[in-house]
Formats: sequence, structure tokens, C-alpha cells
Amino acid sequence: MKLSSEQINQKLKDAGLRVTPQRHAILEAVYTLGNHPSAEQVIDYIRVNHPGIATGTVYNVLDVLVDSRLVKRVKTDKDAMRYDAIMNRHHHIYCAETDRIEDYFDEELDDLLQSYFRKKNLQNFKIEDIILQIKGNFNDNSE
Amino acid sequence: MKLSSEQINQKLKDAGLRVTPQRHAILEAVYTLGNHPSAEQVIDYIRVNHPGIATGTVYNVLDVLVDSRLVKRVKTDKDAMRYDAIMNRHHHIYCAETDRIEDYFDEELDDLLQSYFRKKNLQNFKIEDIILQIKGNFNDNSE
DNA sequence: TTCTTATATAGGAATCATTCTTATCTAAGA
DNA sequence: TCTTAGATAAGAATGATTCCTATATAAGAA
Ligand SMILES: [Mn+2]
Ligand SMILES: [Mn+2]
Ligand SMILES: [Zn+2]
Ligand SMILES: [Zn+2]
Repeated sequence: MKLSSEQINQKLKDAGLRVTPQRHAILEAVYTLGNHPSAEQVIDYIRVNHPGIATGTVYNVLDVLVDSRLVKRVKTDKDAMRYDAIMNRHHHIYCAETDRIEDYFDEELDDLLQSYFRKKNLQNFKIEDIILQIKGNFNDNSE
Repeated sequence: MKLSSEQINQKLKDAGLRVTPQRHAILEAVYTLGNHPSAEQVIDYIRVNHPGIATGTVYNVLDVLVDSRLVKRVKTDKDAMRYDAIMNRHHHIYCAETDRIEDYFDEELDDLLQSYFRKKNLQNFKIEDIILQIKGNFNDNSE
């Protein structure tokens, strides 16, 4: 997913955030890297053009972006956090053997789940969001 | 879920593992604590009756138990790992505000998902497992 | 039962991701 | 242009986890 510089600024503004070069670079990195980068991958990416951005700033900004709903955290059973700039409803396919996490979009499935849980009407909690963790193995080796 | 001492030993043996007091205590802790304890909760629990077990041993043993499929890791968007002794297929309800993670069992849903993905027949990967992350808020305050 | 040894553990140092602290800087409204 | 609330740099600190290695032990063999 490629966004123009202006689109990135606009997203920051719309979220009520001050536009700084650091925030711009980091949000752009999460968009450009795709496939759920770790903070370290973001750091390596931005350092090329912005060698001065501090490590702590990357973590701070990622938190701010998550709080502002410009980015999501992706749940993992590894130590390092992963981030996702795709805010549209989608699910995640976890490779059983590597750290690869692929997106899975399926509106038909989302409708199915929604109507299933509406019918089920769980009593003691209100569902905000449902994400499938699909664990498996890729046949090919592509990204 | 309460298991007898013999049942725990048997599980370790069946997995081809040497039965040690450390492994016994740690596996028992994960069963007894329930609700997806962290390593730290396991440590606090076993220290009461086994003050000598080293912290590193708890992490080692938890890894061994995961490799031997006696315990699962639970995906989280927090730093600390969580563990689960319930190996039957089930889903997880994540509280949006706290670290509470509840189990959700639903065979009807599992069948629905299975037939949905059988029909869908995804081309480039083989599904091993599907777990729902249900995020929401609990109405009550119970465990 | 004792012996043997491959494997497991204790204890503590080390690592790594992340957070914290504080002096300095700057985005953006007045 | 001025002002200042809020953001960042730099590096120390923290917390979860891993690593190292000398010692201990489970469990099969004798
Ligand atoms: Mn940590
Ligand atoms: Mn960590
Ligand atoms: Zn995604
Ligand atoms: Zn569970």
C-alpha cells in the first residue's frame, strides 16, 4: 500500500496529531513495509533517510499511532511486537515455521461470523472485534 | 481443570519426557492456574511449595512443554507470554481493558468454519488451525 | 540395588525489546 | 515573530527471557 506524503500528513492531522518528520517517516514505514513489520524493521527502514531518529522515539510514535487508531498491534507468540497499517477488517495467516504473517480479507466470512454471533447473542460480554488467527503452511515461498 | 499427580506424570511420560519434580510442578501450575497464566504467575505459584526451582528452569520447561504439545502459547499484544494447558480446540476472548483472556468453546462454530474453509479451498496454504481472537468487554466483573 | 550417563537444573550473567528520564527542540496557533 | 505545549534525542533503566556452565539426577542397564 503506497500513500503520498500528503496523504500521510492528512492521516496524522485527521487523528489530531502534530505532524512531525518522525511521525511522518514512521507511519510511512509501516505502510510501505507492509506484512506487519516489527519496531526493529521500522527502525532499519527509516534510518536510511532519517539517521537521527532515536530508537525510543520509534516506540513512542508507534504507541501514539496505535492509540490514535492509525496502526494496530498484531498479536504474536513471539517476543517482539508487530504492527499493521491496514485498518480495514481482515484476518491473519501465521506461518507455522517462520515469522511470516499474511493478511486475509474475506467479507463473506465476516458476514457469516457477524450473523453467527448476533444469533448466538453471548450474554456476559459485548464483542468489539473478531479476528481469525489462521495457522498453517504456505505451499509456495512467495511473499 | 484439576489433574491428579499421576495424571500429570502420565502426560509427561506419554510425551516422552523425563519426569522431574520441576516439570511436574510447572505443568500442574499451568493446569491449576487456568486462564492463561504468564511465566511469572507460574513462578509465583510453584515457589510456594518448590522454593528452589530456578526462574530459567521455568522458562526452559515451558518451552519443552510447548514443543511436546502439552501446553500452548497464547498470542497477545503485550510483552509477557501467556500459556494454556487446554489443548482441545477453543477460542479466546480478550478483554479490551484488562489482561483477562477467557476461553470460548463452540463446536457449532468450529464445524461452520471447517466447512467454510473446506468449500473455500485456499490455494497457496494448508490450514492447520484456526483460532478466533474475540475482543470485547465483559459485562460482569467475574472471572 | 547400584551403576552409568544422557539429560535436566541452579545460579547467575547476559541479552534484547521496550520504557523511562530529562534536557533540548519545534510545530503550529496567537 | 513569539510562545509554549508537546515532541524528540540520548542514553540509562527495566523486565522478560535466554544463555552459560558446573552440578545434580532420572531412569535404563547391569
Ligand atoms: Mn520486555
Ligand atoms: Mn521481551
Ligand atoms: Zn494485517
Ligand atoms: Zn485457552
